[in-house]
Amino acid sequence: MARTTRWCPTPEQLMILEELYRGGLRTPKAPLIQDITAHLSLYGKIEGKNVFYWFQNHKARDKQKLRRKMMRMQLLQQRLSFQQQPLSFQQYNQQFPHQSFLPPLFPPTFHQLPSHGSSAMFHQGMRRTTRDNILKVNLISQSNEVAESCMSKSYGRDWIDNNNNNTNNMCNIISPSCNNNRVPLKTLDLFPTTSSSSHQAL
Amino acid sequence: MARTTRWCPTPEQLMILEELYRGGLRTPKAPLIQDITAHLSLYGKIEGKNVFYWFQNHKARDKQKLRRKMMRMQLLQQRLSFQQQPLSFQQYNQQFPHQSFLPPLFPPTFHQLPSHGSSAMFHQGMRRTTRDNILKVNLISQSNEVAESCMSKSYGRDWIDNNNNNTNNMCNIISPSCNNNRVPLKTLDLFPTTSSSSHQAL
DNA sequence: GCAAATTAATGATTTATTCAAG
DNA sequence: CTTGAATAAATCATTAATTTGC
Repeated sequence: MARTTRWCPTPEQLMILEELYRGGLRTPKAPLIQDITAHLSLYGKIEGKNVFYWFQNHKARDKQKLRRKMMRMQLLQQRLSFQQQPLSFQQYNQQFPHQSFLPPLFPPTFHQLPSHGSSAMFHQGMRRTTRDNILKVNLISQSNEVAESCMSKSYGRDWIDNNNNNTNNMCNIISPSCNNNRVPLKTLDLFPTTSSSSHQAL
Repeated sequence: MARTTRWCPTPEQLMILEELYRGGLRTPKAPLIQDITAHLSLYGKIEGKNVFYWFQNHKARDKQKLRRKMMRMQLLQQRLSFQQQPLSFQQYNQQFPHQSFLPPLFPPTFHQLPSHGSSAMFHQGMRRTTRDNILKVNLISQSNEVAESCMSKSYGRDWIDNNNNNTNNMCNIISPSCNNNRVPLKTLDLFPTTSSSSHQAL
């Protein structure tokens, strides 16, 4: 007999959770979870972990849904652009013959790309960074002027063909939270701006 | 039709570029740009300058996004600090007069809500639609099987450990009450106010 | 209509990544 | 470089929704 029944949110609970989510709440901290749980328990059996998991999952799947939407749109765009402009792959391949040190990967279709583990193959030869490197890279980040100057003269054939004398192909590596969630969080005025002096985490 | 059509990255190209970026690549030098361009041209029309500009823009906008995120987090932090206040729920309800379709969202905790005696169990059997969250009307009264399993079920995971006192919010999620319409809501002090005032994730 | 079979949705866990303090 | 905290991503597992043959 199933001793392990998973939480089944009541409609009221679900409504409230979604309302909170719509209001901008994404990853509530323990105290807030506790509060929410206490109040949701008025409408049915619930535990703190249920609330925690709900927000985890809802956020993740929301993002996932958005990503898929983007993909579909991009695919459409791709098809349109291909219709407009016939392919010129050969031209580019001739122009830039492979001297690749990149692994000859780039699977044929992106559908077959492993969603998560694939990154390793792109990262060969790349090092992770320390904070020092972050600062360094920030300091030497290229200005737009340079870009424009490159652009102005034959779109920078110079920096394409020219020297690799400056450095080798060592990539500048920084690892900020390039975790660019593409989710445009619309943060409504969910909670009253309290006059409390304590700026407290969720 | 514009004779000067700008580069429109295909999904594959975009994915690979983002993969490289995620791997730490920020300002590729010319030879590397050449290699990348050669590979990306397998998936669509592309030039070296496109790769160059993509990294330029992506880096800049990523940094910008991070800044905005920080600001939003700070704002939300302030707004959400209400939870330290004991009577914050009333504030919360005041903040949402528009949610009249719901029962009092966070009713005053220490008042007994109309103890709709078995309402919790009553709602357990309700089913909901997936997409639009419309309530179905068929109310299926449910046995108390779920109720029994609630209290008896061990939390199962060691990460819900009443003894531990770390600040991991997952570990500190403890359901205040299970299957009890009257919620005492004793906020345990297991939830240390996070010490870090520097950065707070949302 | 109705269950068995199948599929989709989603709750719950596990694993990996990021950030930064020591 | 190592480690801990936080959390995002991926995965497992169960429930609901839907399909299907009768």
